[in-house]
Amino acid sequence: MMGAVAQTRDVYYAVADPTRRAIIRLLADAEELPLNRLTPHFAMGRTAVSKHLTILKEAGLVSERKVGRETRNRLNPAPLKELQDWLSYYEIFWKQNMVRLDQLLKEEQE
Amino acid sequence: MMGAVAQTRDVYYAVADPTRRAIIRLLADAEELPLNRLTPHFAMGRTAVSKHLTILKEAGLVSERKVGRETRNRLNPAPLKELQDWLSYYEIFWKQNMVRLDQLLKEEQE
DNA sequence: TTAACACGACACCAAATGGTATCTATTTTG
DNA sequence: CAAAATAGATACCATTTGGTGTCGTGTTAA
Repeated sequence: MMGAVAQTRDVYYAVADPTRRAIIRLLADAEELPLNRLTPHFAMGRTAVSKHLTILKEAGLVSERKVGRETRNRLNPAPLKELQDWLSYYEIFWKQNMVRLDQLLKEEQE
Repeated sequence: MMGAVAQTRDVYYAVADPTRRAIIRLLADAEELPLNRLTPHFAMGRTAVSKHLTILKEAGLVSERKVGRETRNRLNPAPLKELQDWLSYYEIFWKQNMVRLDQLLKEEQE
């Protein structure tokens, strides 16, 4: 059984913290990591990292699997799609904006 | 001149709050809005909305322009690109993940 | 079987967050 | 000019956040 949690937490909130983004990145690159292999990457104690992991689990971004005495954590990137969808609404906007910026730069050179 | 601010604030943080996301949406759809036209959309006082606007400005997501006694606010979606870039790293993952999830479901049925 | 390890669960704390009400400055309107 | 509108600034408050240390429980290794 995989330790999936009910998605209690907002994905936007989960991703807002730089430590949590770093955890996401580490898990993306390492496939599966227990807490005690994550902790050394940060300037904080085991408990703090564990709390961040819990928040990521509540957002559905991390699932856990117990192997012996360790709990291996794995990234589940699916909830990030919500972010992607939200962004897609504004994607068109900033492309427009890039054109506008381009024009401004050209005008300045004249 | 446009009231752009130094981008003191994290874009991830700015976007984490639902009220601020709603403001972004309203500005995207209305081009330009003063505080007293934004406020009625929310179940909170003018001061609270004003504070959220300040945070959005600090993140570079909103620029202001004074017209008479009102300050008109405009969306600047450019900083959202940082979010988009961050996400792009995981975009591939969740497409892969759909396949992996499929495999997991098959393994469980055995 | 006992010692060390991994980690969740608490209790605790300072600082940040998200809201309020109030005061002040500026600009418009009657 | 006086009064109303718009909004920034500030003081204040409850709650949340992000960290700490400690304890208890299950798991592996000597």
